[in-house]
Amino acid sequence: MHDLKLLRENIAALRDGMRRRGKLDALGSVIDRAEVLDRERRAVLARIEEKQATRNAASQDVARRKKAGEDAADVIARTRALGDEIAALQRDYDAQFGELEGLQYELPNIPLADVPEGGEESNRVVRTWGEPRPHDGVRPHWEVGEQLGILDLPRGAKIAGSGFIVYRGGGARLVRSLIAFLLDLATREHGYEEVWVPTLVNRRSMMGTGQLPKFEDDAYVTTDDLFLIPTAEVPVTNLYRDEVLDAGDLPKALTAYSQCFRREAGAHGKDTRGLIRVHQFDKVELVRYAAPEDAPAQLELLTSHAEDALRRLELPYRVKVLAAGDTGFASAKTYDLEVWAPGVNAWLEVSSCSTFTDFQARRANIRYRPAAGEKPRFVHTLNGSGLAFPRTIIALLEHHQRADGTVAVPHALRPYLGADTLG
RNA sequence: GGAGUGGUGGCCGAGAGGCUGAAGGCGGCGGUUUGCUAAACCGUUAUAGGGUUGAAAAGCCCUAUCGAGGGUUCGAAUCCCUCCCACUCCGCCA
Repeated sequence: MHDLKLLRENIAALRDGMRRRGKLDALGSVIDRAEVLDRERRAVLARIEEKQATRNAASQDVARRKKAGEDAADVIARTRALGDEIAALQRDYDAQFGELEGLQYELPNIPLADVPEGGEESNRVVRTWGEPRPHDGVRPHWEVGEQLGILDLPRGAKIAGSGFIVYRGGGARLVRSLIAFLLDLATREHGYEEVWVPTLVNRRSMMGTGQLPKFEDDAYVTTDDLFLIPTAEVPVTNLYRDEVLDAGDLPKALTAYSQCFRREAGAHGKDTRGLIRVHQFDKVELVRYAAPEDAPAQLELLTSHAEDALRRLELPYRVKVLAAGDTGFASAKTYDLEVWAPGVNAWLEVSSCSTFTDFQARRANIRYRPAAGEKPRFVHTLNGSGLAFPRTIIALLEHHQRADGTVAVPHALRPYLGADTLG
């Protein structure tokens, strides 16, 4: 959500941000309408407040007269009429403000200046690590997974549906090992505080991080109007909703393991085989809160933490900076980490590291006080996966695959798994 | 699920239709005193929005906010309704 002042003071920056996303055609009219609504609404507000001031003065007059034993019937009659006028104006105001608020939720964040313009085709690889293994002879993960008895996709489909995984034996243990390994890495070596959060959150939390109102169809909802989280970003970022942090609390670094749920409505048929795209998956999430001036450096740091996880798993990857048009709705800048999966012959996104500037913080009302006595400012929020499991497991099963179909376990994971080979 | 009690500023806590944006205390900030520290004393200290003066820093005026939303009233922290949250007891259940 943007500051309404942007409409008055720097509408050009807003417009330019939408242009760089390639969305000006679609959203230019939204900006124009919002600007008009904001202006009109302030005019109505001025009239309301003026009448309220008059009413307040009159009410005090009533009090004074009654105390003095005088009659106040005429003032009361006048003030009653005033109350009706205020109520009518208030209805106008509410309608205008409601529409304006709806428009605000339509507008995505403004990309940072160093984000390339254009769509997906303008994404840029900024660095690569490791040697991508050739596709030749490497079998896809669903084949080795089934052969080794660690993946049972048919039974997952039977008990829940397509896109729900059953891991078993060494596969189940691999998931548990990854949870422990990634949380240990984040807490012991990268300085994150580990948190354990609810998997169901309320509507307000989903609004806070930007999943709602625009993307309600992507989420699973319960009959109690609770949402299955699509990522631990939602509960963890909302942890400090409506709070004011001390400057000394920043930067704040939190990590959480959670299961994640996504309906992936409309995504069927495209790159969905095996574990590539599923409805329920595991993820260790990294979340940071930063002072605005520190946020760009914090994004680099956060990204390096996710990269470190891949390096220790000995998985080749590349880092892409997303072009404006491919950057997520609430993000101002995103690095995608893509791991190489030779069996399916593709780079797979395993982590998306983003800075949201104050876009989420404004929605969720998360502030900090720069110094004692100063006014609170919105923090900048950041997050990234460290890492998302199914695709990490794909890469592990494919990149570390041996000719006999067994899989070598990366050194860092061996103590957790208690084995150096799967199969 | 049933019965009850409660939710007030950064924190604690008074207030029970008008003089209450809110006593008092703690904490914070500024100052006085003090060889330093402590203590004492004085002052100050909520958030958001709108308007206005100003180059700006900031000032001034107004409005709203006492868990959230509605209602009653000329006027609501205070009365009524709904919801949320916390606590106590009962019931149920891993």
